[in-house]
Amino acid sequence: MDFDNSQPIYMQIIDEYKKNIIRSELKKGDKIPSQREYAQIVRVNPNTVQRAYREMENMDMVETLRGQGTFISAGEQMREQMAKEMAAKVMQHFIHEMRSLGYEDTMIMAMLKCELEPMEEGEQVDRI
Amino acid sequence: MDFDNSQPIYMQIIDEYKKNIIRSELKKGDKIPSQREYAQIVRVNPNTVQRAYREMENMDMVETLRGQGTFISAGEQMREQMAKEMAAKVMQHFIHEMRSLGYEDTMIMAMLKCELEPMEEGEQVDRI
Amino acid sequence: MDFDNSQPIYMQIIDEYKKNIIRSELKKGDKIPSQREYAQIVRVNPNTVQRAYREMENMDMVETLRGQGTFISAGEQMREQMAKEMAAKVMQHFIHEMRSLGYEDTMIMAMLKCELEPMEEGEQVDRI
Amino acid sequence: MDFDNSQPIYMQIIDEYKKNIIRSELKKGDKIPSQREYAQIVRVNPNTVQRAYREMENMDMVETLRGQGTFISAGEQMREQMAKEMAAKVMQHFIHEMRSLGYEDTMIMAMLKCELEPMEEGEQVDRI
DNA sequence: GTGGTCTAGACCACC
DNA sequence: GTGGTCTAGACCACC
Repeated sequence: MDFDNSQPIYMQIIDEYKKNIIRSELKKGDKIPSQREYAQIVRVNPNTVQRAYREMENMDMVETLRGQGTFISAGEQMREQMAKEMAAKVMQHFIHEMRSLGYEDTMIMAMLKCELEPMEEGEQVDRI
Repeated sequence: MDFDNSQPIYMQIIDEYKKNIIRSELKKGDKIPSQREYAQIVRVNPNTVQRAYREMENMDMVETLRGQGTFISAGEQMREQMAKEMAAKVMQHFIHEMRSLGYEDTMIMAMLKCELEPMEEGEQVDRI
Repeated sequence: MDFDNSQPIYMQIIDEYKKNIIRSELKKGDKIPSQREYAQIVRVNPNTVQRAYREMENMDMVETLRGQGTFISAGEQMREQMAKEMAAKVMQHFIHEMRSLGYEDTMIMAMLKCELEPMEEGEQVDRI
Repeated sequence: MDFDNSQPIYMQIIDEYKKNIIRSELKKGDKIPSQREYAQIVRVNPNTVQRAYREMENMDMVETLRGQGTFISAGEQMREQMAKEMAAKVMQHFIHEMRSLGYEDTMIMAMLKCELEPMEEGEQVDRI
């Protein structure tokens, strides 16, 4: 994993786990790497990982058992909620960037539509 | 400026200039910092800046006049083209992220619409 | 302030603030010492104070404004809730200690009554 | 053992022995560690242990036989008296804490009663 | 000045 | 081995 400077590393770690849960690559009960392991893998200080894990515990994403490890505790309901939150975040960022490029909302909609539905029956687009 | 690890720094420098031109913060004829100045400001290796400036010159974004400095050479037409390119890039990135969160295209459209047009037909908000 | 080994220092800091709020010595809007000041006063590492302050912020006991300081945000409702929680904690600790001294519940009640209502009209206690 | 700063360490050592006697974990005639041993175990200055042992001897809690060691000398009667003293101490501390949380005596009684007798007259819980 | 993040490294408790 | 706490000290962003 690489981290950027857009937000704190511990938040990026959390977001990474959120994505994994959303994609169902991690499910309730799965064990995640120990703080030390994870710290070595992503080349980050163990304290930073600990903060990420602690905050995940606070929001009931994971459960930690002392001496045993840390486990995903988020179920299907939480998975859906996280998906909505992440989507909202991604979408707002997208809108912000498009607007800062000078596009108005109607134009943004049109461009996305064009990108997602390149050809519908009877339509002819991009013909000069 | 902060750089991330998603693409080479010289490309990020170019994108930064593109955004400035797109937002009309930089216009044809404006002088931009010398390579040395720029390298000092953003704390980057001068060679990296040189590569960015060279590529910008190759695509006629800027023009270097010996002994005078580097100037924006992109006009209105190029500005629009760059805007389209950047928008396409942003949009593809957005689509990719939404899909990786498990959303299908129709859902993405719906959510964006919902975000951009909070109210439909007959709505009267914030009048007065 | 002195800390004991019964629980982590950061929790003892939080409890101290809780007590101050419960006793209305600190009210909504009051500024509390900066993390560095508090760390110097109680002779503790600033990071430990920061953790306490951060957790207080997470439970909406305080509000922190970057560059300005940290302020009590707990209102009357929260004050009452905290009082109940602290009381429950104190009481359970008391019961545990009394039981470990070999006293049964009825005896504990009787002793407390004796201590709190040393003499009611017409009563004669401790007269052999 | 951990010591706190609420009172001198030698008193805390004495209280620890008192609790052990009260709980009948130590009985008349039992040998207790030598001062040196005890000092090593709890990592305390031998002088501090000496003071504790001396005071315990003064109040006839223990008896030291030269060349043989130190032995509990408190019998059943003393055990009961110590229990009363410790209980009084614990209770006063409890009352003080509850009052400092703003609770009046009648309220303290009521809350304790509620905690100790969760159900009253006619209740039938957990039968079967 | 304020709070926020991060590293490095120690020591502890539980398993 | 696991997670939890704490110190020391650096550097950053906002005011």
